[in-house]
Amino acid sequence: MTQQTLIELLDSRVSAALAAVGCEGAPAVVQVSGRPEYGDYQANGVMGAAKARKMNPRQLATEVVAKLNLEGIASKIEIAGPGFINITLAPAYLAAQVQHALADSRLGVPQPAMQRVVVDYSSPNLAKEMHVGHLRSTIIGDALARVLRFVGHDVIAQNHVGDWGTQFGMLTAFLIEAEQGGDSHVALADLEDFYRRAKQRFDEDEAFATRAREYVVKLQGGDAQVNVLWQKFLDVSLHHCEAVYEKLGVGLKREDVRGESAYNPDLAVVVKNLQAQGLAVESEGAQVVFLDEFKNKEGQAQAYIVQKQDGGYLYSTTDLAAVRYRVATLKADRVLYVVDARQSLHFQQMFSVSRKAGYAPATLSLEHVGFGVMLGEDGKPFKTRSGGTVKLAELLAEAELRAHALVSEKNPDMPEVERRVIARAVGIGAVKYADLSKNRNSDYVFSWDSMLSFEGNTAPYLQYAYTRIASVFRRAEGFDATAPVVLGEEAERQLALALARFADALQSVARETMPHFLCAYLYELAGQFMRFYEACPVLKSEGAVRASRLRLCELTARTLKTGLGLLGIEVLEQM
RNA sequence: CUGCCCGUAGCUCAACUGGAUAGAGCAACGGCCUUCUAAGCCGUAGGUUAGGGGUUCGAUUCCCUUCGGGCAGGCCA
Repeated sequence: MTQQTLIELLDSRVSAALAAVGCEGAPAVVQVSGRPEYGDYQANGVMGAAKARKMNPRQLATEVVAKLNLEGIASKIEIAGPGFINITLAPAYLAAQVQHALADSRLGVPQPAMQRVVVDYSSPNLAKEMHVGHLRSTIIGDALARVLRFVGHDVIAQNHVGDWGTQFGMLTAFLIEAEQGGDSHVALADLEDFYRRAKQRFDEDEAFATRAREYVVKLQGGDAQVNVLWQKFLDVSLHHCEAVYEKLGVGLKREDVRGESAYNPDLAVVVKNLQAQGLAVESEGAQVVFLDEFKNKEGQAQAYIVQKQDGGYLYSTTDLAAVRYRVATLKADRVLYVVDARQSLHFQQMFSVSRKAGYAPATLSLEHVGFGVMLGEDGKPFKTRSGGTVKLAELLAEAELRAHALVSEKNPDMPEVERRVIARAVGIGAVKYADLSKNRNSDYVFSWDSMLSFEGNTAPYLQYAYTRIASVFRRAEGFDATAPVVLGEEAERQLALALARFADALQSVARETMPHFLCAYLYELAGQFMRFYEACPVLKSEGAVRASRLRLCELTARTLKTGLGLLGIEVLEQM
């Protein structure tokens, strides 16, 4: 039935009307109205079209409206101000949309042309334990992957873990000592501590440092014994990551891991290829690609180093090899790099080289999905009281602890088992939602109090809205699950309208890679539901009205559950 | 020096290819529970969108400039 989202539908109709009055190609500019008196949607394109053709905008708007076919869709079309077209949707149309969504497992979300999208996210350094610096990439990337997948794209998650580099020589050298001492299992239990002790040995013991350097060479040379140790270390580290993913409700699996080391065989090939194309040249002993579009301090073309003086490769080379893999093997149409905004320049340069070298065809979209840093409530980078990095596992444990205290306060009589389940969903949900609900471009202030205040635009508010509906259905007993939806009250119409906007919210998230659009949508939906809930008794109403309201409740619940699920946040039947 | 990001209510944040009177939450104040979970709803108050120019029917949004904050810029990632 619906192959377009609401905005797409209105846009195409207004565009057709514009074309019918001689304004082919003029953008309709349909968007949600800013205020209730301007209807549900407004088309702003007439003013621009009139200007371009030196016409009177009001006059043109009148002509467009005369040709505008919204039969069965709109109940009111008005011209206002200098040439706005305000559209109010018909209750019967919205009711039909609700019924259509209810009948569809995908809630009526239309499928766009499918793309294969590679989402590169989380990508922790396996030498150390995951810390708060990995949180944003992990949950933003996971949310984007889920949304893109739901919308209908073929998503390939890539966990570009740091599993290569000189530090692994030190770690494997230390591991062999631990194995000889028979306490490797214990030593590896705390990766952070393991790293610290290895580093200490490295700094204090010259013989160990020398051995560590030899191990790097052995590792790179494919030495079997060192390789086994290295693999063992990676396995332990990945298990730790997986425990964090499990706790976070992040869908990354072992098969999504494709670390830096996976590209080793292609690094020399990439450099040779860049040289052959005349892109890479020697400079100060290193192999570099000069990029005119980026200037260095002297105003000269900036050098993008692909091979060091000593012959070693860098992440720049690895990333180029990864582009080749993602194009040639994964057949990607679009690649998203969910990485710290501080690496913005690196990605611009890397994308530029990829294009010039022909690794990235013009049809491939390469996007750096950057994000700001996490700040403490003092506005400074988020650290422990003593100034250390905060382990992700510890942060999540604290979230559950704090949520548990709040749940216990609200529900002292609830069994402990249930309180734990709720604390987990609420605590983890609060941490994730607090992050996802903000524009990822800016730094954000991490505040336990505001994310767990359970008021406003927070995960608990949305989870609570869901439990209210769950409660209604627990008490509903008999009702007609196929009853028609009838929108009598304004609160019902507003709720239906909010429900009908779900597809547009998802499309904008998929297009702009902005998870906070979905959060804003869900908050709006939950707010509309709360208003409906206050204004329109469900169980105490009767007959067709009761049945219709239950259907609205059902779709609201499913939309909240699906939407929160796409953010990686669980819902609860009770809280 | 150059480039990128940011600056919106006391605080945390929105504002969808430039749209109408810049919106929420917290904090403050005032209402609403013998009726489906009050972790809720309704209302009041709070703004020179850092400052100044420009583009136009219209600018938080685009351009220039100043100030302030963050980050990046040849062998870490």
